[in-house]
Amino acid sequence: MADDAGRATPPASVTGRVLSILSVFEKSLAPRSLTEISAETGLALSTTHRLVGELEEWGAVQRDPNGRYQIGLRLWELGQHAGRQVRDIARPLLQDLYSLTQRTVHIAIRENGEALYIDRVYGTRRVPQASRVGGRLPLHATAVGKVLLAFDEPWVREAILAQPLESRTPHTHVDPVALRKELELVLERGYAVAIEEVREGSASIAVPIFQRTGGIGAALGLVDERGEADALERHLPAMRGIARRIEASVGAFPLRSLGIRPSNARP
Amino acid sequence: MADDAGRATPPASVTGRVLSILSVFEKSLAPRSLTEISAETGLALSTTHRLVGELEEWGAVQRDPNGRYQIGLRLWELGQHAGRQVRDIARPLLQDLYSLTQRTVHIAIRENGEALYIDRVYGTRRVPQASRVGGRLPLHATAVGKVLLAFDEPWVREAILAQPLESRTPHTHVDPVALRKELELVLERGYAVAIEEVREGSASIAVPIFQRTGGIGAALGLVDERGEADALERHLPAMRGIARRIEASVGAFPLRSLGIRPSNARP
DNA sequence: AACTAAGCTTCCGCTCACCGGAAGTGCCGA
DNA sequence: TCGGCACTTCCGGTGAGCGGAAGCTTAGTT
Repeated sequence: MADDAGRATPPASVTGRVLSILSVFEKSLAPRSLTEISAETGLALSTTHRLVGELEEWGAVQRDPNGRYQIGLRLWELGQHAGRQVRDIARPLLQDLYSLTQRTVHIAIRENGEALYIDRVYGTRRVPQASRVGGRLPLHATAVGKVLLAFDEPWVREAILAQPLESRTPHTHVDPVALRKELELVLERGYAVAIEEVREGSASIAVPIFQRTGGIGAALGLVDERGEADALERHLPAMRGIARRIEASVGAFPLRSLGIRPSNARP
Repeated sequence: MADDAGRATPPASVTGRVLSILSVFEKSLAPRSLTEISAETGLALSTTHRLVGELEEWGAVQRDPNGRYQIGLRLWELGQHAGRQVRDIARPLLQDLYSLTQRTVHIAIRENGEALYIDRVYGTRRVPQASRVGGRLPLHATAVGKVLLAFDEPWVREAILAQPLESRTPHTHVDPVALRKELELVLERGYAVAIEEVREGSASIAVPIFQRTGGIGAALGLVDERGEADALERHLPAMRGIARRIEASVGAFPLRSLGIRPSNARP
């Protein structure tokens, strides 16, 4: 199911082996030694050495002063291309929402049963943070996740609710029946709230961003401290205004496939 | 010298071929058809088909509704790991600078003779923009670039000045002698200015960010319209304050190798 | 509706790039 | 000085990968 359980089964194809090396760095951002990479992928040391060497030469990975490997800058640059259109459009609007509210704001999409955070604007004010750009969190434990679930098609919602729901804090809602009811309320009210459900001390609220083609595309969220949880709703008008503007700017192309250009747009 | 000139010379190793496919998307963010990828890499169509297929299955590339390929979300996620520490530290401080000045701010490092923009904060105010996150611009034509050159070691500066200097607008400074003099002034004053040198209508100013280990690590820049060029200097105190705070937060580890952790920090 | 063409997908046998065991190198700490 | 660990280099056997060619699918044309 997972790519590799962290041991054994080195992929048969060279491409697969190369990708399995990159996958090592998905698990944690800690730099790895050659031996560690070799162990985690199950590849022979000499093979690892050669492949990693090629990756380094290209710039996909780079070495720190101790000779350990980490994802390289070139890969970061390349990755910026993915979903660039959407982020370029959304960013200044997130910025406006931040300026208005002085609260951390973020935008997330659903990706395979998890909420994927595609951008985030925040200042130096210390608020317990759970999300990070490029990171994932459970759909059922975040405000953005609940919005993404509530407004998606029923079979998606049911598929998620059918799985065991991970409990991140004592406050995480893990009962499928109660959660289904909560999602109905989200659908009715047009927003979701999560209070300390992924991280102690942190509360958040989210509203949907719809696609022109219909259906939900993303969710716009705002984070505050637990103490401010009761006052989260006062930000709703601003959030909805920004969500509408993002919808208008994003226009026709699908958020869910993130910035991939639509049909060969006739010039 | 260059990776491939866009034709011929398919790399001998499979790894190289895979990377040359990814390189295709560095040239422009436009989605490509299989045939285009095949042509640009010089790989046989059937080979391209197989390799791209594996890349797609893993999530390194993805297809849009027309079947064209583009960099995939998984690579974007992975790329977020590179330099994450530095961006996580700098971001809220850039945000503060933006809040203070209401001007686009960005941070760049030198990477092989170009300025690489590693982060950027901006609102909806329409200012002609040249830089983008993950993008590169010539060192000699930007304020951040001039700072990066002026404060780097002399041999670096001379190496850049020895090359032919590209003219991006009629205002770009391309005379090496005059530029050397300008850089001396930058070193003396502690900041650099560029007015419409990469993009008409846009002016910018930048200050250095030093590393604890000594030497310049990055440059902090601020963008405004040409009309405001004379008033750029008034932002200097705020910029210098933020630069100092970034230096303090970044601490000991090298900016130039971007967020790679220092020695196996003894716990 | 029949025809054309361009782009994509699948197939398969030959061959050369890749694999990995083993030997070599360099660095540390004892 | 020595042993141990991590990395690097070497090299011959072999199976993964290559690419020509044949089929398939879609869109455009008469």
